[in-house]
Amino acid sequence: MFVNPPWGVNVSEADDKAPRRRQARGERRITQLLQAAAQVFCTLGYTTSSTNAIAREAGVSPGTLYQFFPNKEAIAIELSRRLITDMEATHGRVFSAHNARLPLDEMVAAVTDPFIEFCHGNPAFLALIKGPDTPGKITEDHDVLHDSLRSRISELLAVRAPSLSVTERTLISQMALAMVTTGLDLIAQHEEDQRQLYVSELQTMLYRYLAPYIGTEAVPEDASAPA
Amino acid sequence: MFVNPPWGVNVSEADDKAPRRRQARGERRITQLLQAAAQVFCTLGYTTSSTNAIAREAGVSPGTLYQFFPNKEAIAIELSRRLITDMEATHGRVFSAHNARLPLDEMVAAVTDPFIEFCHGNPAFLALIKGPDTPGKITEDHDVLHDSLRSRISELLAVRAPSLSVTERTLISQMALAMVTTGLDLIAQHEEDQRQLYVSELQTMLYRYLAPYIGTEAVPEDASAPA
Amino acid sequence: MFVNPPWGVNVSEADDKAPRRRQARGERRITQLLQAAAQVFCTLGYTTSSTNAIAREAGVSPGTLYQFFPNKEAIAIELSRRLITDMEATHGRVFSAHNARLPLDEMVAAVTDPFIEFCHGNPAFLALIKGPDTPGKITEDHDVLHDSLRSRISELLAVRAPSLSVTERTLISQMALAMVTTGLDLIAQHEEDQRQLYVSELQTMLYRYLAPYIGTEAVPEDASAPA
Amino acid sequence: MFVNPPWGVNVSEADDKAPRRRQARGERRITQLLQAAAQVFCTLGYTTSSTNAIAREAGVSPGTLYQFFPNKEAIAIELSRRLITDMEATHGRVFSAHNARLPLDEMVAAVTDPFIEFCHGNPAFLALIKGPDTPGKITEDHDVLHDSLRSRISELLAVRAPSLSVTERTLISQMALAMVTTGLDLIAQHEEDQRQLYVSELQTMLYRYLAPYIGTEAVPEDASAPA
DNA sequence: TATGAATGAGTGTTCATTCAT
DNA sequence: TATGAATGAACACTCATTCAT
Repeated sequence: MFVNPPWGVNVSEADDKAPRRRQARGERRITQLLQAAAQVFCTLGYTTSSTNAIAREAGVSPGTLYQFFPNKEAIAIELSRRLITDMEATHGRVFSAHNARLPLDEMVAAVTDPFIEFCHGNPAFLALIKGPDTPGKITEDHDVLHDSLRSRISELLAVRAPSLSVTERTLISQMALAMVTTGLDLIAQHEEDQRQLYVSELQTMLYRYLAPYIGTEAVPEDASAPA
Repeated sequence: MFVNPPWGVNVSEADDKAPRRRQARGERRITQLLQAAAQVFCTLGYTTSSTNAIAREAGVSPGTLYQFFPNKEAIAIELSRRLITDMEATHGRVFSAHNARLPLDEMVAAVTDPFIEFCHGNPAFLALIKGPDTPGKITEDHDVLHDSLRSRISELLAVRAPSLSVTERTLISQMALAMVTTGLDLIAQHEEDQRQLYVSELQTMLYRYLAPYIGTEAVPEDASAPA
Repeated sequence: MFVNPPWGVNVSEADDKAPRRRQARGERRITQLLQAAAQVFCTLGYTTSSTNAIAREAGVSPGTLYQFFPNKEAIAIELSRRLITDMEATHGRVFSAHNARLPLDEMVAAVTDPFIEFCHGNPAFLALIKGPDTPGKITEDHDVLHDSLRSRISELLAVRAPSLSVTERTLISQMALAMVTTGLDLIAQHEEDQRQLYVSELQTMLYRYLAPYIGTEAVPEDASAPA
Repeated sequence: MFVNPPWGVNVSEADDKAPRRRQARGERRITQLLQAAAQVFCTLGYTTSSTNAIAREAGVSPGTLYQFFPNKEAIAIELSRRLITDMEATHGRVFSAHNARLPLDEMVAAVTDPFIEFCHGNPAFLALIKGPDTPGKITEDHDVLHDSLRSRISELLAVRAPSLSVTERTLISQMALAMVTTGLDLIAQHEEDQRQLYVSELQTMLYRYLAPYIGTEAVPEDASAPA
């Protein structure tokens, strides 16, 4: 899962316990740091968060942080990866072929509901999707999260509407993801009582936008095998 | 021209010139500083921009900047105000009742086209609409811009579909503005050749979202006074 | 009264009105600036006060301030001078020979009471006697005020106890003035209800300190003309 | 030695040395910074002293200073604490019950002599007792020093004159401390040859002020246990 | 592995003072 | 006279990062 884990990847089962314990400790530290980072990111925003603040939040010295991550961005990247993993683990395969074949309104709900719920429980997710406010400088961490989600949406479209070209799917999925991201922000900005209103509106928006592209009806499994 | 000059009461016409020229210099400095700020904001993003960087860009000492603006936010606010004014001046009353009555596709184009064009020419506009990435801390400058645009959209809706309640209009205009904002971001992120694709897609999205709310047909002036 | 009044000193009666009016205007400006300075000094303390703040308080531009005073210290000096003048004008010749001949307790009261009262009405006075907290750098303004008061006290002692040498009088008056200054500070720091307590204590202190030096009895005018 | 190290639980004795050495370095830096602060405070006065100047004097970057002290006041507070400790360590229990029972002239000397001597060796002490010249804004650091000394004087009075009420002791000790403070200032302002003159005069003043309150005779240990 | 001290350029902001108008 | 724009060094304080231990 790690890009360049500094303490070796191919540790065989035969190795003695010490390294494994060391590795386990490292793993714990990383988790601890990422949790702290999530907390700080969603409180302060990405740009405003400082590595020192993250270390402090984690109850760890700055030096320790830099033993696991080369810089702030690396933290964001790894956090993004884990958040995606968590989301899928928590909510099953949200972007499943099964969901792709539901009637459009159900499909939209099936995808957005767990997504929104997850964001509610992991506010750092939103901070990361939005990324830094620095234009142009689209950072890698933002890309990881963004591309991962966009390609999943694109696959969903592919399942449901195989006739769409890759180019079309890219465009549509990009727009759809942008809508969702923006919608999440709007939802998060409002109080609990207003929130459901924005959730519905976001789903309405998605429905209307997608309907002409991918139809509103459920799609049978053997849709490609006509009579 | 002075607001309330506490000193000097009997200012003759002759004495008037010097102050006016002095004030003119200040006015020029303000413009210059705002241009520099626009440049810096759209290069670095709002959060990352520093007052010193703005002063440097303007070729002026930090102290000079603070003679005209009490802090960074004040710069953003004034810049926002001027950008809105400029946009309307440049493109006529974009959010006009006339536009509100056009067929929906034309209305969407009539509003978004100049808007997009303006953003292209004033990239700082986008940086300001997006605001800082600090969550919660919605700053006044962002609000000025955001509210100003949102209420204009709301009025557009009111003209076209008087039956909508204020609450509905608020919700719809909020969503629509969010979509436009996001769309602009997407457009800006792509190269010239891809850009038109995203422009069209943004307009499609708006059209589909709004159609069920405000109809696709042109609305005659005397719509409310039927036979 | 001014050290170097920039607009000429020897304006004869024969001169036409314009200069005199100009002079009067300058006088008004100076008064206005000094009032502002007093306000700012006693709110912020001498060190913390800024010339810009004084100009702002006076409703005048910084440039104007510098037309009348070359720097912050000059303001303090002139303010000191005027405050001494005001005090004496308000309370008659406090340090009078008559007072010097009263019984000691009455003399102490006769001198300190108006002094305390004056400080109460002109809190800047205290700020100026205390001077900046910069050690060593005893500034001229502080000296003006300090020396003026100290020499008056010394004269008082001379009248009452002609046998004291100049050296003795200098030492004693220095100590006495220091006590008074400190006492005033203490008085000012306490609320109205506690204040009288400290006033009495200050007077007690002075009485006990001075009694062995200058006696407690009233001194007749012809004290030097023995039987 | 660590207060609550959240990281690392099983720190063996062997692991202990490194941190202790590290901490020792920090301790040394703190001392160094406080020495620099003392130097700067007594040269420039509290208000005028800047954290950057202190860091510079200590030959250290500003960042380093802020790793040990959150702001200027914290430096002053810690310096005050250490100066009090030093004084007592150097001169034994100056404010001891033993001293309180000496004949008044000896008591005054026993207390003021080491005090004056200490101030001579640590001129920052004076700068800190005087505090900033900003009125009202009595800062904590000043209070620490002031209260510490005043309560010690008050205890001295309590031992010598148990019949005095707390209120009386508060008033008297406040006045006495003020006198001493002012006296120290006066002493410091004069050259070596004049200095003894002012020392004597300060002691005289204290003697005369206190005599009626606490008597001039020595007070036997068993004063409260009559025959 | 983990520490925490160290850095130094950077932040937003203020100030006494000057000067063209 | 009076203005207010202009300065630039200074301020208190922060930050991502490095490094000896």
